Formats: sequence, C-alpha cells, structure tokens
Amino acid sequence: MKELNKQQIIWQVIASIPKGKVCSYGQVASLAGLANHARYVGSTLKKLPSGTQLPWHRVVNAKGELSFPPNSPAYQEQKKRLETEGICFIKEKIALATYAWKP
DNA sequence: ACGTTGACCTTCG
DNA sequence: TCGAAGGCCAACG
Repeated sequence: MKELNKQQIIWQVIASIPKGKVCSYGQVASLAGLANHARYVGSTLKKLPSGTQLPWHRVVNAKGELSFPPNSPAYQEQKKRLETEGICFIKEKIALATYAWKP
C-alpha cells in the first residue's frame, strides 16, 4: 500500500496499544518511526477529529501522568477512561507496570 | 515561503 | 532529589 501519512502511522501505533496498558509519547513516536518526535505525536492527537475512536487516552507523557492540567475536564475524563480500562492510578499517576513497551 | 507553536523528552545544575 | 533549560520535527497562520 502507499505510504501512510504521519497521522495515519501514529493512529496505527496508538491503536496497537493493548487494553489495560498505556504508552508514552516518546514510545509511540519511536514505534511510529519518529524517534525524537514525541511533540509531534501530541500535536497530531490534538488535531484528531472528534469522531476518532483512537484510544488517545492510553497515551501519556514520560512522567506517567496525563498531559492536561489537573483542573482540565479532559484530564479527569481521560483518567476516568483509564480506570475503566483497568489502569492503576497512583497519586494521580500511572503505575509503571501499566506501560506497554511492546505493541 | 518563513516564523511560531506544540497533549514532549533528555540532560545539566 | 528536585528544578530549569534546550532541542528534535512537523503543521498552522
């Protein structure tokens, strides 16, 4: 098939994340072929369509926390979704064992 | 076509 | 151990 766009690749990588697991932007970027382009991953996800079914909530920063401010509705919503997925939250942060280093 | 921004990561102090 | 600064690429205005 033709070369997928950067966004498409990122979508595939995020979609490859197993349920109950999360992945950091750097890891997603690496799997997407963008080794040091974690920023681009976030920017791309932000521009995602509202109807996207991508588990973008499984993508977190290297600090093991969500990239949104704690007072942001998206933060609470994402956290709630992760809990539903079975993610273990520790002090507003995600357990290291919850990271899916493998697609 | 250029400049600025960005849901970040890594390293130095 | 914690805090701050720099740097990578791509897309938007």
